[in-house]
Amino acid sequence: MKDGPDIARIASLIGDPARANMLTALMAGAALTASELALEGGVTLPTASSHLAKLIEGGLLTVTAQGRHRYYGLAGPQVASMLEAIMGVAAGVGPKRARPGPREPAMREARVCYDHLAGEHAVKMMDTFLARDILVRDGQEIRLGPNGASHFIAIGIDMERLGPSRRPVCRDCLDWSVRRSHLAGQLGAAILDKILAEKWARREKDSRVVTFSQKGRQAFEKAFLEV
Amino acid sequence: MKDGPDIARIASLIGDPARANMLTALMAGAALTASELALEGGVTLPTASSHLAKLIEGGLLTVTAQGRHRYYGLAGPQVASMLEAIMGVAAGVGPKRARPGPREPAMREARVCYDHLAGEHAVKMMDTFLARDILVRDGQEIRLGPNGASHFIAIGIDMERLGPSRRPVCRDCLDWSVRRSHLAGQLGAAILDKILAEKWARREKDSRVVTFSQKGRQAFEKAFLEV
DNA sequence: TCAATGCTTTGATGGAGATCGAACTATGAA
DNA sequence: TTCATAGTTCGATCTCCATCAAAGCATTGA
Repeated sequence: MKDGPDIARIASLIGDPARANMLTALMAGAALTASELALEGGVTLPTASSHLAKLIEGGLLTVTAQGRHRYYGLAGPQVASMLEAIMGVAAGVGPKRARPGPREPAMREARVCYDHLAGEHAVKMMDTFLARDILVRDGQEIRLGPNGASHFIAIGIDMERLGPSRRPVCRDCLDWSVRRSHLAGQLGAAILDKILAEKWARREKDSRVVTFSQKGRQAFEKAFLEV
Repeated sequence: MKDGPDIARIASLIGDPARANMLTALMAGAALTASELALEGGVTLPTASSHLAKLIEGGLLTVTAQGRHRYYGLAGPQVASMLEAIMGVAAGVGPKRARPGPREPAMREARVCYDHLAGEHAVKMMDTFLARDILVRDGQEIRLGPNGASHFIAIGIDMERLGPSRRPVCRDCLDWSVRRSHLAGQLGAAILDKILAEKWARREKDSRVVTFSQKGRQAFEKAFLEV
């Protein structure tokens, strides 16, 4: 007994429906205010405030105060990865494969995961990068391959801005819908930025779903899948 | 709201201390009886029985009845991976990096994770395999590399027995202590079997810790790290 | 200084669920 | 059959914690 880390502590934090909904909302990547999260969690402000305090105490969330607003966000990519892993199990062993839910198909195809792209498109992209040695695995780490940097520059990713930071440039994240890895980290975030900036796709309002336009999808495939 | 899988449901299952201890105990790989799990969880038999019923209902555990014994085990490698992921976050953001605990250093070095080896040694081994193209990544999947099969046969792993099964031969699992991947799947299990069969290392009683002997460690390094 | 907005704290309430003793069922052994 | 062991079910208790209304701070703007 008492082996390893205190898993019950953090699991019970996620185990409350209101908190789980808040965390799920934050998977969309944007930091949200307490009022917004109260709405997501389906509780009143005082209740939400109490939940948020616990999530911070538990190390799952961080706050940044800006004037009279306080923005809450996931404490880091590690937390996001863990949440996706739990989603994977929940989706797999769920209560008899219940109704897939209206938005689920779209979510499987493309969605925002914290700050990068997830879903089938993202997994295919990751596969391509690895197959072409644009990215290479080094244990759990992922690094730029031999011709990686030049490739991303050619596509129009500003590699200069992925400067020195504690956050790794590349990182993988387990996809709950497809159960395969997709690209996270600074580069993953930059690619999502690019896709949205070029208007190849747009984010659905109040959702993590990402919808590609006809032309946008072609441009995306040309840039990232047909290398 | 109500996006994606029901994460709160399964997180709350893990969130109870008694259940969390049971699950952690099952990470050692062996299926245990209800009485043994009651002991692990620190509760009486009736309480444990109720917990176990919930864990099965939730899809995290499976039972196999044998005479008057009922053996409980993790529902699959997916569940084991998820638990390790949670441990990762719990270890990282834990309450002020509390006392590391007596057994923790040994756990970091080498331990059993469900049915394969985890810890620093396992991570180094995985790195070597990938660096030498004995194993190769293909997205989230891991496959045998060009000279992979022959290499394992030379070492003495019976590749024939890793026959057709729904379970993948190779799989990666995120290590909570080192936060890097190690090898799971049928091959990971076979390698652990080999290590124990050759008596290069032995399992500590009532623990997940794996201790290498002086000579065993050399043999292990020769076989798996100096390829 | 006053009012308005955003959020936290306090206190009271209620409900869910963890717990155990005791009774019950099932398997195996004598 | 009878006893013993393994496990589940039932019922009662009790504790924890999620919840919200109301009051308290803090920041912004007039």
